[in-house]
Amino acid sequence: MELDEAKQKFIEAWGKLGSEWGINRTMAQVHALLLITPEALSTEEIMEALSISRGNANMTVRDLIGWGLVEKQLKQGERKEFFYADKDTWNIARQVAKERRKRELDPVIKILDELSKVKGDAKDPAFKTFNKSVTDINKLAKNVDKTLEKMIKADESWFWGSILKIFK
Amino acid sequence: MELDEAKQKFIEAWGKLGSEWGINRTMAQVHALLLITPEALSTEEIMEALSISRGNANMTVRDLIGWGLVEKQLKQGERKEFFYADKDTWNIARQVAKERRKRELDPVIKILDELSKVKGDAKDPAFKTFNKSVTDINKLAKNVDKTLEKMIKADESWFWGSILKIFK
DNA sequence: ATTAACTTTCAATTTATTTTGAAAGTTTCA
DNA sequence: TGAAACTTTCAAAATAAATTGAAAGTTAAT
Repeated sequence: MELDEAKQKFIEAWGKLGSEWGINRTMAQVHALLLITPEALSTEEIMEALSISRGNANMTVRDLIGWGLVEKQLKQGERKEFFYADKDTWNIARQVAKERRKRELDPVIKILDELSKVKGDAKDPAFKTFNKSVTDINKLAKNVDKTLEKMIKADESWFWGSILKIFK
Repeated sequence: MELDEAKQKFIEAWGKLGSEWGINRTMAQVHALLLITPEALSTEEIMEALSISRGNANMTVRDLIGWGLVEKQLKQGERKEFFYADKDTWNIARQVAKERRKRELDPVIKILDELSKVKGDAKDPAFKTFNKSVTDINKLAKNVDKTLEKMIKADESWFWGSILKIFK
C-alpha cells in the first residue's frame, strides 16, 4: 500500500470510529490528519486536504483545541495560524477520558445520586425495581469514574502494566 | 421527589447519555423504561409510556434484543409478546462492551494492523510520523481490547476489586 | 488611517438520522 | 377457511446535525 493511500485509510477509519462514539466525523478526521502530519498545518491546508469549507475547518480546529488535543502554533514572520496535534497517544487517551468524564459522566452521576435518594414504599415492586436499578447503576458509574480519575493521573506504562498484570 | 417524576428523569438521563455515546436516544429510553419496570411490557405499553409509534417501538425492541439487553417473554394464554430487560448491571455493562468491541473496536484494529505494515522511507518525516502514530494507536487499541476481553469473561466483584485495588 | 491578510460568525442549505403510520405479513383459533 | 390479534416493514415525513460561504470582524504592517 502506498503512503498516500494509507493516510486516506487512516483518516477514514478514525473518522468512522469517532462518529460511532459521538464525535463529529469531521472533527475526528481533522484530528487524524494532524496526527499523521509532522508539521503544523494552516486552516488553508486542512481545508484543502479534507475538502471542507473554511467555516467548518475553523470551528473544528477550535473544538479540537477545546478538547486539548490540538494547539495553535505561530510561525516566525507569518500572520497565519498553524495547528499541531499532540502525538502522544497516551496523552490523547487521557485527554479524551478527562473531557468525556467531565462533560458526560459527572452530570449523570449527579442525577443518579439524586435519584438514589428518592424514598418510596419498600413493598411496592415498582419502587423496588426502580431503586435497585438506579443504585446499581450508580455504583457502577462511580467505579468507572474512579478508574478514569486514576487513569487521568497515571503514567501509561504503569497503568497498562498494572491492568494487564491482573489478567495474567 | 415523586417516584413518577424520578422515573421520568431516569429515562431522560439514560436517553441523553445514550445519544452522547452513539446509541439512539429512543433505544436508550426504552431500555431505561424496561430497567425500572418489574414486569415485562408489551409493545403497546412501551408506545404508551414513551409516546412513540408502533413501528419505532417494534424496531427499537428488536435492536435491544440484538444487543442482548432485552428478551422476549410469552405469557400464558396471551397472544402478545412482552419484553423484559436484564436487570443485572454488570451483565449490561459486559454485554455493551462485548457488542461494541465486536462492532467497532475489532474492525479498527484490523485496519490498524494493515496500516502498521505499510513500508516507507525511514528518512521521510511524513512516513515516520504516520508510522509512529499508527503503531502507537494500534498498541493502545490492543490493550483496550485485551482489557475488554477479560472484563467480558470476568465476575463483577473480582473485576472491580482488582482494578480498584491497584489504585489503593 | 488605510488596506491587505487573516479569522470568526451564522443564516441558509445540505445531508444524515429518526420516526411515523398505514399497509402487508403472520399466527392462532373458532 | 376466515377473520381477529398481533407483528413487521418501509416509503414518506419530520427532526436533528453538520456544512457552507459570504459578510463581518480583527489584527498587523505601511
